[in-house]
Amino acid sequence: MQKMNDKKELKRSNILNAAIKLFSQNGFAETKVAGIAKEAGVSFGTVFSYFNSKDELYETAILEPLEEIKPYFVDLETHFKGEPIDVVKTMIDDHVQLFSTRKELLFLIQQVLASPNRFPKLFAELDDFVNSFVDSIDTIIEEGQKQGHFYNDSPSLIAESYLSFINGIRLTFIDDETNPVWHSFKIQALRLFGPFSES
Amino acid sequence: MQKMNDKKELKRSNILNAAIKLFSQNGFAETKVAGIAKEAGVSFGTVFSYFNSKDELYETAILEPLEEIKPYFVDLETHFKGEPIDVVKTMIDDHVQLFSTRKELLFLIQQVLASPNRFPKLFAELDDFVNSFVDSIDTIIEEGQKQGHFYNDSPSLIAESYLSFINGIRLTFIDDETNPVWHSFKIQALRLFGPFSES
Amino acid sequence: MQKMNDKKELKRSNILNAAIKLFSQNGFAETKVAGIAKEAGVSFGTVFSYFNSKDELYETAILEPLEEIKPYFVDLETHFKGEPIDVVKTMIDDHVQLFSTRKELLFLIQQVLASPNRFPKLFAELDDFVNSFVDSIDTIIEEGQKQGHFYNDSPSLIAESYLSFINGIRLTFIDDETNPVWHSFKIQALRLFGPFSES
Amino acid sequence: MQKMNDKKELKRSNILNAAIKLFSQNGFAETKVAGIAKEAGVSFGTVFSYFNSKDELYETAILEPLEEIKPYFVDLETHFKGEPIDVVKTMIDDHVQLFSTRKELLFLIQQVLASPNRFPKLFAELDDFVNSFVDSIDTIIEEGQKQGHFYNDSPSLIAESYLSFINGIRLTFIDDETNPVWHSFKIQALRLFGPFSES
DNA sequence: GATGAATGAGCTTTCATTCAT
DNA sequence: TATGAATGAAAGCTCATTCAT
Repeated sequence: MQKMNDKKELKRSNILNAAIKLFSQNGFAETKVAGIAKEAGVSFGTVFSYFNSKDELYETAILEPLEEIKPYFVDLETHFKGEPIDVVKTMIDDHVQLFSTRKELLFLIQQVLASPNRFPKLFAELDDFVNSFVDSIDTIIEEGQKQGHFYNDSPSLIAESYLSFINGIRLTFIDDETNPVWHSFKIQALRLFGPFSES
Repeated sequence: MQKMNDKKELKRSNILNAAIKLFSQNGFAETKVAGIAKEAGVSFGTVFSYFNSKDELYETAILEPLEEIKPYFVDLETHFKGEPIDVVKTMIDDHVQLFSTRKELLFLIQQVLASPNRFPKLFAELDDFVNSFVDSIDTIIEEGQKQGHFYNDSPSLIAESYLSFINGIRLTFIDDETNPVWHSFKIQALRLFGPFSES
Repeated sequence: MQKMNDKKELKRSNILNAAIKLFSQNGFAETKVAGIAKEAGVSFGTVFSYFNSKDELYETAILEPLEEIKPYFVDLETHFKGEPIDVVKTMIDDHVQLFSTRKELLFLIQQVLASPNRFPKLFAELDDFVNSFVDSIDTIIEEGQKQGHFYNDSPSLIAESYLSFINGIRLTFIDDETNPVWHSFKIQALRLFGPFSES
Repeated sequence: MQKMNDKKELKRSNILNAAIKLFSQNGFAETKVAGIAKEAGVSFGTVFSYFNSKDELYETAILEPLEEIKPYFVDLETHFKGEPIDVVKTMIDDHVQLFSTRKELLFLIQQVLASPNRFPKLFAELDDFVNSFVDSIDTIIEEGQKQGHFYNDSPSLIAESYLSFINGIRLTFIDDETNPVWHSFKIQALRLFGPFSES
């Protein structure tokens, strides 16, 4: 019985991963359900016995992985401990790591953000996510400012510009995760917080 | 005869603007040719007498406006004069101005970059564009580094991180161009080049 | 221009007639839009440029012809003149004539009445139709009763039993309209109103 | 062993009753096997271990109950005893009783009669049924005519018009069996046989 | 040149039926 | 025997493209 559920879970997971891959490569409309089925190694109809519709599959393909990366973006204080400057450095390390390995998810997120009208529910969810992150990092930045390590501009500006930056690098560089260029960007990310010369 | 051509030009331009608007809002596949015709105030078939196919219309909707913004990204030395630091400041001013007013075009570019396989020709074109920019700004950065105003990292890294950043802010903030937030980002863009505290 | 509209009208009419024929023979679900297109001599997509959906086509295939036969069932006083007994005789003549020539429409009506839940809007429309008829004939029956020609039961009972009867004969006898059996039923219809021996 | 069979019989009966209910409400094509299984409280695949196909289930759902009502329509002499007029009166009583309580079956029969091409085997079976009834009642009518109680028209006409009538009332009035209107129709049914004023 | 009706390939989705457990 | 996940044929519907007017 347990074995049965495992098998089902595996199949569901295969479909979902195929969906993430193809949706991220080709976008929602240009991805055919038949293609996802083929990629997942299941029959056509099987996709619909795990997900009620193509729309639902798309939503799930975004929201489920989003949950996994949430800890790295919200409630930062509980996840990252230490001095503000170290928290930010560790966070950047983790984010770059995340963004270089979960590129597909990030492509999907970008698609949604680029078409707010097409997926309003998803868009709202992602928007919440962004706002939660900005709120969470605000206090850390403020503390860092008091210690004199960070620029004295509005914490929100710094938070948002950081977010824009990591979004942008994922967009601009589609190389695979082993590309060392990803890691060079860490120092640039840090420089949005304060003047850091050493790399 | 001239009047005739003007009229034709106008119609073509209407169609193209409608295409830019709708493609950028809804993506390629979700935009219907019928919708573009309606938005442009022309009949359905007329679209096809100006553009041979939906694909061609999409390409044109991206490549023609791209030509207009090219001067701001390639052959920077001929467009921007002065000390490196001033060149970069002016460039950032112009870019932010551009990115806040031509958001639709930038959404389109982003769509193409997000789906390299779907529009390979367009993707190559945009990739060239990026590379030209990075090449062009490299020398300016090198000069600025000699003068001690910029960070001493690889000029390409700086160039690419700047590009990622402005791409990212457009993606993250969908507010209209009058939103003052756009302008706050200028100082953050500058900080990718060197340590600048004053805003 | 007029010729154009005529042609369009003709095509629409071809589709509608094909729909009436096939829907009445095979029911809603078993009738394929492709079959209607073939029967009408138009391409598949054309059906959808005249009717938005299969459902709408079905509704139209019933409601438009229903309008044509309405005069024979509502506002009977304005349509049939004379003594009650003659009015009823003429009405029966007309109804039998109608029911023998418009059998297809009647099959459709029956399908709807047999599935009240499936086509609630249509069902309501047909129900109205029936009630209008019963109301309209009530006064005629009352007058005939005063003259001693009709049974003295509730006029509604007589009206409804007449309606049931003509519905039933159409259901029971699927022979073509030239079959003389249809006309034999006239006398039986009349006998629901009063005792009439002569045929 | 017997208990086992009882259990099986019960399950089969549950499925069949669910089928009758849903087929009669929604028609053949719009009724899903999954829905029947749910209504019957059995699992999806179980339906197919009792009936080989949806078609077979439909046929059984009609033909088995048809056997139960057959005694009321064929070999009338063995079932109804007495004077023709009393036989007819009793028959009408029984038929109205039957038609008011077995409405679902009658809806099914009507569906088949309305689509002769879709279920040719069933249609033939029901056609036989009708012809048997008409044959059987013919002699009773002839006798009644000799006694001067019935109209002197063709016995077949009278038989068929009676059948049409009871078919029609079931079609026209979908109220539940407790509705007294059903019983008012008895006198109208009788009037198709001869002039009967008293109700 | 402009129009929009006609076309049909291609898509998503449904659901009867099969079959391994 | 009972189950329900897997299958894929078949259907409705969309929409880019064509072409007669």
